[in-house]
Amino acid sequence: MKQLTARGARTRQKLLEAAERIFAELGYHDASIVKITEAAGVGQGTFYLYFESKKQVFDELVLDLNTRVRHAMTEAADGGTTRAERELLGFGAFFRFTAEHPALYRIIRQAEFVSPESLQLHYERLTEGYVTGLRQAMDAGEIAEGDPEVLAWSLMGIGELVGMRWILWNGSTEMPEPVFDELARILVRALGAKDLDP
Amino acid sequence: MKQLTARGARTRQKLLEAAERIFAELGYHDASIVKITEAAGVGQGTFYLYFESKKQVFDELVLDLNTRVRHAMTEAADGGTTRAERELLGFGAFFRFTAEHPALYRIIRQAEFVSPESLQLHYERLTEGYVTGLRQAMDAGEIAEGDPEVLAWSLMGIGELVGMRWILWNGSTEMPEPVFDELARILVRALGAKDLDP
DNA sequence: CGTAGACCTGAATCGGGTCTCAGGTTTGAG
DNA sequence: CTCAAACCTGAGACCCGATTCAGGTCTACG
Repeated sequence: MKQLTARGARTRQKLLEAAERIFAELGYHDASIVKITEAAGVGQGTFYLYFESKKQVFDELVLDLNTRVRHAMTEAADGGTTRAERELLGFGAFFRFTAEHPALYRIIRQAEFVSPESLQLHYERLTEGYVTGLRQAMDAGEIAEGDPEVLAWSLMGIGELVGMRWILWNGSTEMPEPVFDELARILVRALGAKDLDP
Repeated sequence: MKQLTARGARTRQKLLEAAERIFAELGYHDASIVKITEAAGVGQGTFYLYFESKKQVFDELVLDLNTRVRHAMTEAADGGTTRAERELLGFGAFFRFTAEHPALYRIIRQAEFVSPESLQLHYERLTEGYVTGLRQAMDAGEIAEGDPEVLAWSLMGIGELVGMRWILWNGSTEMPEPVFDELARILVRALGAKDLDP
């Protein structure tokens, strides 16, 4: 792959977006190159000008979604003052992202077999963000002391299943308020935080 | 499919076990009928005497694993006195089951696309068990009041990701003690329980 | 020991997948 | 306007999968 002109970059982007749509809709295996290129409105052969293989475009998608969801979460979290509030804002952003990009879940689940490295990378990058914030809050005495890594994975687990249950399965665009409120209470307790507000 | 003789039942069982092994190892799509029948030591055609399709044997496996893991969890939980202790014992059983049957995770993850109904059934059956126990404990004032369903899904999420991180990824046969201890603390807090012991 | 019914077999059918390649089209720098 | 580089195309080459079926083997019971 050489230097891309504006046209080339546009075509590549069209393919990437089509791949996200098709993978999310049909899953990795039923998502054929033919279907992806059709959805992108280009010929079959064009795919291989920009990607080495079906797996490579998949890996790139995982990385892309990972970056985007983390960005959305940290950006939202920045608006909070206490750690608990920041975590809750992060959850809110995660749920919104899930609603807008169900591809995140659907692609990640597939990654278990399609690309275990990508799966691992995704989760590890997500925890990294958590761990530093949690450790600081522990040192500051804001939340309960303990191993921040275990706590981080626990929080991710909560987000993952609650998001699956009330966003993905409901096909809903937002988390029902009573569920989110209950989640806030559970979160504050799990963190061992005094309260949401300082 | 008619009445099975002892021979037939044996062959069917061999196929089911081979399918569990192969699905867990290769994933649904790379697990061909040829590979499953080879692993079971029977001819290709034999498969279709006992199962209608590849998907049907997959669904049966999900159901089977679900029954077994829930049985292991409730049995272990029965040994506890407080709700928190019971939940923790349930987690322990879940991790042991995961270590012995990695197929559980690997097959469930695949189910997202292979058989969404089965995926949903699996998670819903797991929560059912949680919810009744949690509601009772809430009424008894043993744990914090709230919507038991949100709490149940949160707990499942914690188990799922912590199990993935420290059992599956480590290829370990048991949860490291420091991690389990930390998990116990998080759990007690999340439940809003007084303590592990009465 | 004969035989009905259960059990087993693997080649063949049919469908569909990834990736390559020889040749055509578009673009933009000079 | 010219033309080399970049871009695009879709028909195969090649491979592999689920499922069926016509015909063979086993076994329990009368």
